[in-house]
Amino acid sequence: MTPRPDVSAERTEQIVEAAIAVFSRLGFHKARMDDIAREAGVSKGTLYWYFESKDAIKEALLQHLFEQEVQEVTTVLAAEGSVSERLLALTQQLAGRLEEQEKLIPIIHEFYATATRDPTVQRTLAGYIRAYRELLGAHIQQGIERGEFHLPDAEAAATIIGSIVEGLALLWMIDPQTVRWRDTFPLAMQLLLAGMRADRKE
Amino acid sequence: MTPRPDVSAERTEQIVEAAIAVFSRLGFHKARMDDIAREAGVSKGTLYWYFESKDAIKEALLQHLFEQEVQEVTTVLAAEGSVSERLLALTQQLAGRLEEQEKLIPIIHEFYATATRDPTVQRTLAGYIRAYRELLGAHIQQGIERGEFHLPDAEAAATIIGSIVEGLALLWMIDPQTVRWRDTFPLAMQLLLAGMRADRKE
DNA sequence: ATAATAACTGACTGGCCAGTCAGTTATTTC
DNA sequence: GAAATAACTGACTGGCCAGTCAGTTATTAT
Repeated sequence: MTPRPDVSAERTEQIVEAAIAVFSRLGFHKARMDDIAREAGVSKGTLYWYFESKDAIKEALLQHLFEQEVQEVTTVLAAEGSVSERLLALTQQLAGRLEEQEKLIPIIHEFYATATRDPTVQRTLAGYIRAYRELLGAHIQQGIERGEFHLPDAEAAATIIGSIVEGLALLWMIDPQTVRWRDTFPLAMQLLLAGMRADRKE
Repeated sequence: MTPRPDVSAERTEQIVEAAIAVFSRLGFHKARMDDIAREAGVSKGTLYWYFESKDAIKEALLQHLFEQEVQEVTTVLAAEGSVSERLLALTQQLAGRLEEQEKLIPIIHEFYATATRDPTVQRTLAGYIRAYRELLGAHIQQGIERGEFHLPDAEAAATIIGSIVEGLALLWMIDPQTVRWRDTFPLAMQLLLAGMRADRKE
């Protein structure tokens, strides 16, 4: 039936990877479809065979970026030990990933900047934030029930951890010269965990 | 000499304010010079009388955004009381401002997303980060010397506080529905301060 | 071989908009 | 009121580029 072997999965992947390289180099606006085509080693027409539009490529890219994210975090948090230990392990894992994903961070922040104006992007990103918070929140809740933490609200604490991760990545993106997240991130988690153990409010 | 009274200060201000409104509504890319002109109640030609280009308006806007920032923070931190108390007061102040600056946040994040590619923006933003960190760091250092905190690195702690502020604002921008920064932000500062008091490392 | 067609190509087009500039207006000075 | 000119206007243009489409190629089935 098919006059050629089905390469759509590979092509799609190939185009998204090319888009990552080009968007990372030039940003969404300056990146032309021809740039992505050249980077992917195909013609512009081929891009439009697999994707409706430039925006459609961006959407696929957004999915691609967060695809494994929650899964990986779930794995790390499923380990043995106290909740504190698992959260510190998460810190290590995130710190390691930040480095290897250096090129993705500017792209991710272009999506963040877009969220207020693009409902699709907004929904997708909000979905990840919520999934992340629930996941972390469940573990912290366990820590509260075990008497490891003393906190009024597990999900608020989860949001705080997420804020530190995102906030540090942001500051580092803007000023990589002086923001030393490799030291700062573990320190942040240590201080926060100490506070979560010590807190007697409520 | 001047055949008309000098209105350049007012006009410049007026144009920057219009640019804030338009950029906030449409984002940098969709916002046309004609939109800004209409919003400011002048013609497009007038924009180019006062500014070289669209980018020049963006630069002026960036300055405008952070103009009072460091000054206000300095004032709050100059108050009486323990360092913890002053930092909690800062939390209050920032929380209040976040609300009134709701429209500015997406613009600020467009600048953040730009920083990696635009050296001018990068330098400006990095400058503010550094000023902020030094300011906060000096106070935290004072707290360490007074025995109020037990910390290896005052500036790292300052970076952490900055991360929480920026990270929470980011999460809230993306998902205002579920991120309740009004509760979360004070909790974050309480936990962090508790950790800074308790920590015995080094 | 031939038919059928999925996959692919790249020159072209239409819309958009930053920036220009020849012309106009308002105000001051003498 | 005339000269001088800063301030302002808005129709126009040139470059850019997302998206199109008529044509080409590769592969399979018969």
